[in-house]
Amino acid sequence: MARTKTTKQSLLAELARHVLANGLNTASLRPMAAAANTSDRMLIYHFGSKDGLIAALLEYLADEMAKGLETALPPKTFATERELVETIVGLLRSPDFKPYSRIWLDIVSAAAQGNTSHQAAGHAVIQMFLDWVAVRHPDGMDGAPFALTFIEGTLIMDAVGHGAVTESGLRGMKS
Amino acid sequence: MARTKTTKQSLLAELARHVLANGLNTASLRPMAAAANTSDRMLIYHFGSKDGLIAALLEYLADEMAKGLETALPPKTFATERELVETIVGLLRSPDFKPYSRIWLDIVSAAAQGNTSHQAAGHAVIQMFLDWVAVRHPDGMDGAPFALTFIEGTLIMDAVGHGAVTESGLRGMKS
DNA sequence: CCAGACATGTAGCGACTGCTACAATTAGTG
DNA sequence: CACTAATTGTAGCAGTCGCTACATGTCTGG
Repeated sequence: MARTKTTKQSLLAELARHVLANGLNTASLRPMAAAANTSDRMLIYHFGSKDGLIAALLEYLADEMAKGLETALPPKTFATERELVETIVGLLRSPDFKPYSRIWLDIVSAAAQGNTSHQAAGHAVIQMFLDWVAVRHPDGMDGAPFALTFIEGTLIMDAVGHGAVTESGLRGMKS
Repeated sequence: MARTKTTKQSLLAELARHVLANGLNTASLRPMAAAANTSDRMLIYHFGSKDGLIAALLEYLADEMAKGLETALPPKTFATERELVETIVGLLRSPDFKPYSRIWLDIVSAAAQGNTSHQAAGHAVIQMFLDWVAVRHPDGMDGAPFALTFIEGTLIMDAVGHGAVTESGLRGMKS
């Protein structure tokens, strides 16, 4: 019963679906394997170890989110910073991207605890996001760090049920 | 060999030390018990369940951090928002508060995954922090939501090794 | 056509998880 | 002093964790 040609790529797609729905930090091999119609045995076979799997998954997820962002908001310069930030915050709250926001916080929390592969993945994501914001920001790369830092803050506010603080904060932004 | 009068409060102090050093989401009963010179058996006895323990611990940690913030930065109105934010960011990066920042991200990540007791605790922390910022902000409660959202964003940046983005973002703030 | 690489299933190991049953010891109360 | 309630130790249960040994299947290159 061999040679079903289950590639790592096709596995990663289903694994990604699973962690986007169920979280990354609490994910374990057997449930992931079930979600991808395999066994823990095969996940280890393909990725070497759970750490290897997670690393591959982080890369895959970062790619997917980058592609999603690019198509969801085509690169055009916004008139004001406030308008841009409002748009991005709305986008990250949409059903398509909220799962990414949730596991992004998983990555950040693991990174803060010293997990180096999560640190590396998180670093790369912010770098990508920074460039993505810059080409849409009226002040380009001069304005992107400020805007992105604020946007990341809104993710935390939303997570603990303080979305209203985000709105109020936006009102205080220069426009 | 009973009646050593180990109160919940004295236990919480040592448990807090342990999670501040080792993380909250990955904490399990036996290591915590060892750190507090007891047994998992006794932790369950005192707190009913692990969930009960975590809930008590969240409350304790929030209290400790609130007290720490109050004494570290006495309430005086800052001249500019930028100066205030710079001071707070520096404070949260100091050795005293960095452990709190780390487990704060643990709380946020668990809250984002739907854990209701972490959501409640996180909500309360932001509420407290918001008031704390307001009495130091030149614009009071009008400026606090914006400032705090940005500050939370810097925690994420720092966690993934993008502290420089924070600095750059601060430079873009009105002062 | 067949040797070997690739792929997969079955079974299980040792460590750890939260939690509990049971017994023992102690302290306060009448 | 006896009795009851609070506190603690010992031992272990059932479940999950990441991972591995071993056997067996299937496809492919010489």
